[in-house]
Amino acid sequence: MHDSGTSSGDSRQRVKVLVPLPLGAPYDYLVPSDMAAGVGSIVKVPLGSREVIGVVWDEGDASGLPVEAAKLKAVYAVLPAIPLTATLRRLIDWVAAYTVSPAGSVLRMAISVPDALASAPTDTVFVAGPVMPERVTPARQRVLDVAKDGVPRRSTDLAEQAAVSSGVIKGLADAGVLIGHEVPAERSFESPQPDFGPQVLSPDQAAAAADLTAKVAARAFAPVLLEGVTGSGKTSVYFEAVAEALRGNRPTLVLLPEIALTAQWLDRFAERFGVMPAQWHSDLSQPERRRVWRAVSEGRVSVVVGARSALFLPFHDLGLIVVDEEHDTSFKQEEGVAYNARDMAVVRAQLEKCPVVLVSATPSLETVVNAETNKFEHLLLPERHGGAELPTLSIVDMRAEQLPAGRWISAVLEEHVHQTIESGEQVLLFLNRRGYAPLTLCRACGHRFQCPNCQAWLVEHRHRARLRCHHCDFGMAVPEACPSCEAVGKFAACGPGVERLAEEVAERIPEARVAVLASDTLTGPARAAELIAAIENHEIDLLIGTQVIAKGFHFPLLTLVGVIDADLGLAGGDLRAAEKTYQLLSQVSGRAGRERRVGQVFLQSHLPEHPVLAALASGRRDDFIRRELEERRVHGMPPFGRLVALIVSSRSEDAARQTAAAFRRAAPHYDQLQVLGPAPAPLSLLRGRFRFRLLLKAEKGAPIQPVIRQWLARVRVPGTVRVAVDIDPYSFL
DNA sequence: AGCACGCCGACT
DNA sequence: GTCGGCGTGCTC
Repeated sequence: MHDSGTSSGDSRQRVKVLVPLPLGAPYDYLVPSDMAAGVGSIVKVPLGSREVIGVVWDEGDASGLPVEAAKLKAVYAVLPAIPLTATLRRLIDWVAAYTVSPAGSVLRMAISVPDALASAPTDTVFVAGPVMPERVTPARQRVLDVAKDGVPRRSTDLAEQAAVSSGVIKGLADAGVLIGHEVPAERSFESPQPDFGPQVLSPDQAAAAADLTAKVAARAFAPVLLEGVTGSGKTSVYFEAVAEALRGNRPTLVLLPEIALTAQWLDRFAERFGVMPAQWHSDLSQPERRRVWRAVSEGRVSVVVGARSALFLPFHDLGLIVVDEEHDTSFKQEEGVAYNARDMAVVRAQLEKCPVVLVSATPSLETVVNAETNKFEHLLLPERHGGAELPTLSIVDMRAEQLPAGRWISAVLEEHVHQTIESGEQVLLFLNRRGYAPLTLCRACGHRFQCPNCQAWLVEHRHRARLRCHHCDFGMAVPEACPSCEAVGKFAACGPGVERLAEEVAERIPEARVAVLASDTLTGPARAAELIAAIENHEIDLLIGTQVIAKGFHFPLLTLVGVIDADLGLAGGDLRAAEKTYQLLSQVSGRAGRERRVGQVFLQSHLPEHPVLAALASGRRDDFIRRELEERRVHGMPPFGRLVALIVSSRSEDAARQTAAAFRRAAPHYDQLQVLGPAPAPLSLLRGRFRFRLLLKAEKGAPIQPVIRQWLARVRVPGTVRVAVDIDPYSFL
């Protein structure tokens, strides 16, 4: 070959390869002349002493000094996978630049399925060979009976048909009785049918749907806010846009919060389109992830519904993005690359040149402002579909209730609970606190159980007799005696959690059949589906739940909602406390009385005059939004100003404090921005790390990323200290 | 993120 | 005397 020599005139092509590691820029590699490694190709390259997967990013050396030729290594192989599109690569670059994160870290989120790239997946199928087993047990005999027809079967199918465990199959295979063959495995995804189950739309819905379908057909970037109260039929409206994308043969991405709990959403999808969509979320098994990822990359999936990480799936020619419950804070990732999938979905739509629909009954203030300034088109569904009325809402002033210790259900709420159950309807009691009690203390000496790794109390979970930290995975058995004074039987539970509320319900409302729904009792989609079915079949009268039940569920018999502590989210110095509480309570209230029954909501509060509660009670959401926006405007807070949080953390409190102080000294000085802090972060000890926080506040248009990058470069950070940048921080915890 | 290189405690 | 702890730094 003409360039096979090792002279300095090596003509092998040089390419940039981005590897999924926290490296800011792609590395240069040589491409052997007999290898075709086009831009976007997924390649295997040497890195240090190991071998990693990377993506060919760009051909030229755009910037900086070229790496000396002697350092270059050669690409090992191009993997048999579809190259990443230019659009996805630009999205990754964009997110990296915006979040001030290494591009490689963002790439990692996009190709978090190494197996999908390494090789085409195969199944092992088994047939009976000529050898007979030495011992023929009844189980083995059943397997041989099934296998004697010579049809190759997968291990799981064989085990199921022979009614044996997979261990029996493995034993027979190991003994050489069953012979395995590798065959390509690609269970394909069924295609949703755009005209499978058309729905009757109200005139308002039809108008909004027509607007959206026109945008999908136009194949251009178009950001839309679809707003409507719970029950107004937003899902049916955007399903029409999905149908249009299907007709145009372009895939749709639907982002939902808390995907594991959307059984009802999936059912609605199946009713409308005939089949289930592909799903993407953190609970997927590795093989399932691989299957979805490959199918998306090969264009064999037309609708994916997923949690925020689905944003980085390798779609080609995306036709539509929907972000349902766009205000939901679970779209914001805090760990690692801190990004908001809702905002990045708009960026992706812009790059893909497709519409993006943000859907909510209580849009975030950011989105409200974007709609008002015509950055987003605003589609409003004014009423509940099918003539259902909004629930009536009353505030119970708990200051006047004088409840005895250990009780949280007011007399008026209890009275309505009895009546509702009596009349064959269902009740939801909402309390956004998992476990039995948020604080346990010793009445003898005052000892409080605290997490050793976090600045937080341990929460008692009585059904498992454990104390657990809700911020890290620490847990301990509830001890017999107080660890401090050794008194026995002196523990006192302070405050209510859902488990404790269930106790009160059992005592006060003994006629109710009760289910507790919290993220730790809904262990997996199967358990969730089971509970939902029980509720739908009216095997349950009273639900006790945390915020996991606030969203998306629809139970026709549910007519009464009681919010046990409406003030819970309002304490603390969180910028968005009022907004988040309003959204949560209004979502929860929306669970009451859909279809023909009028719902009733009781909000128990010690702060009934608080603007959030006043707005909820009066139903004047606009007043609340005006007031909240004005507040934010005056203080230059989002969405009118920008915030960046710098979290400096270390196992050594001193090291963290000193580094934070160094950042303060090196803080940028510009007119349009100010630096606040450092202060101990609200969780000053989290997972064994001491945390200090600095906040940078800037004017809306300020180019903060270069400022942050320069700031980071000015401070020498010891290896034991980590600095995390959070652009547009959401949680202040 | 790995993995290698480099300085201080309990063992064949 | 060594094996090995993980702190620090580099990977085209």
